[in-house]
Amino acid sequence: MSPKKIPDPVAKRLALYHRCVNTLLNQGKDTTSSKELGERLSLKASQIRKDLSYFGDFGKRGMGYNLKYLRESLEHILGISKPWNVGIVGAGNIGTALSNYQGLLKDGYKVVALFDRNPSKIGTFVGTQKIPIYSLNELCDKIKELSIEIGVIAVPANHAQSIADRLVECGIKGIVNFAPMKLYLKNVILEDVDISISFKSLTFKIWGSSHGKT
Amino acid sequence: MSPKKIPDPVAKRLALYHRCVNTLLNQGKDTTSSKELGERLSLKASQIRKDLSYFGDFGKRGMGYNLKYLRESLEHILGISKPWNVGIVGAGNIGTALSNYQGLLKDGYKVVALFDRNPSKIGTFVGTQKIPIYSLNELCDKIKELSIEIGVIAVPANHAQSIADRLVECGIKGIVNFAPMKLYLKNVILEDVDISISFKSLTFKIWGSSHGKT
DNA sequence: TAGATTGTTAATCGATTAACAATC
DNA sequence: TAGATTGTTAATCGATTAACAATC
Repeated sequence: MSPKKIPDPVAKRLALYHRCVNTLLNQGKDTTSSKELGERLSLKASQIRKDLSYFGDFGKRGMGYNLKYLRESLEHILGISKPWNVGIVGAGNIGTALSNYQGLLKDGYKVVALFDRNPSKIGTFVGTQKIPIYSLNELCDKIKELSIEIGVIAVPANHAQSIADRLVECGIKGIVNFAPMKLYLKNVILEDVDISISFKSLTFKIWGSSHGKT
Repeated sequence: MSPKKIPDPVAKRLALYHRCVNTLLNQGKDTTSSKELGERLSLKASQIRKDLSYFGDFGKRGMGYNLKYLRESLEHILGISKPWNVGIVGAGNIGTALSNYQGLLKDGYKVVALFDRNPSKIGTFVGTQKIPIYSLNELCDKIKELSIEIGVIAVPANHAQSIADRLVECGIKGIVNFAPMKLYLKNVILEDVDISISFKSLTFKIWGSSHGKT
């Protein structure tokens, strides 16, 4: 559907720009430049201009970018000019931590349901928002009833694929996968948050910086 | 120190190979090939061979790779042939969830301490491992005493930079940052786990697939 | 031997960066 | 106007992939 294919690194950077623009606005500023954004994010100014130019002309030559307009534009591009309802599968450590995470709510991601297979958890509520925990049997019903568009997988690795399949069957639009497991899926957008990969990548670099081959 | 600079994507993929090799071993297999690994990970076989060739010759022509030897080799490369002690700063939702996370322990990352500034939490213990929560004042002392080499930042964004600075002062070797905040650091390896960026990247793609410019 | 699969080089591809005319 | 900074093109850079000789 998209006219040009946007490279994945661009998508990630757009989210960084959005955060940075918010910070600058909170500091009371009105405008910024690709130079300033680049310095704050350790990126080249030309990269920021190029990334933005995929989507339109948001700046004024000689003047830079109006921050409020840039924020609004980025929110349209990132799809967060509307709120998104989120359902989390797995009410364990990670699932419950996420359902209390303020960072998501701030950007308009609203966790409206958790799902778990443990009968002792079903029917209880999590966190200050009192988010209900439902049975996995209710997955499709609640996804439809509560207009859940994003599913979060926070179950053990060995259950992740079957849960993902069920989410897709229920018509979910996107999945954020926290399970340390590669998922094979069609007709859905997938984003992995892989904590154990991040730790291994970290120790790889620590190791390499002190144990270089001779 | 390293003889060749290893591209960052290679580091991430090495961790994926390690996980995949473990899965194959658990299935009772003895050998694999770059073809099989590629199919399982949706990567080209030649990329896997190229990645591994940065570090040595682990296979046999015509035969493929011995899984046990490949796992051992990958663990040496990734630095997880030894255990790592981890300290988590911030005993909130994310910090406590991480300290209970089995996925890390399995790879030899052992959370030995949490740090928090909330006096009512200090002196208490978290999870089945009974991990102690210390005062932030004890940060450097405990890092040395407990041989903590990896610090995890699980505090609000506005405190992340100062905590990171203190971790570096205490001589930490690597930092995994969960705060939604760009950190400016020297003399330390940094890895970001940015949950809110992942969500925004997801909705960007959902949005783009249904709202392509006309 | 014939078939399979590696390690490695060379070709391709895509992303980043520099440069600059346009223009506020 | 002169200075600043954009949007965009062209050049550069680096990563991925294909191809293939080596060899089990």
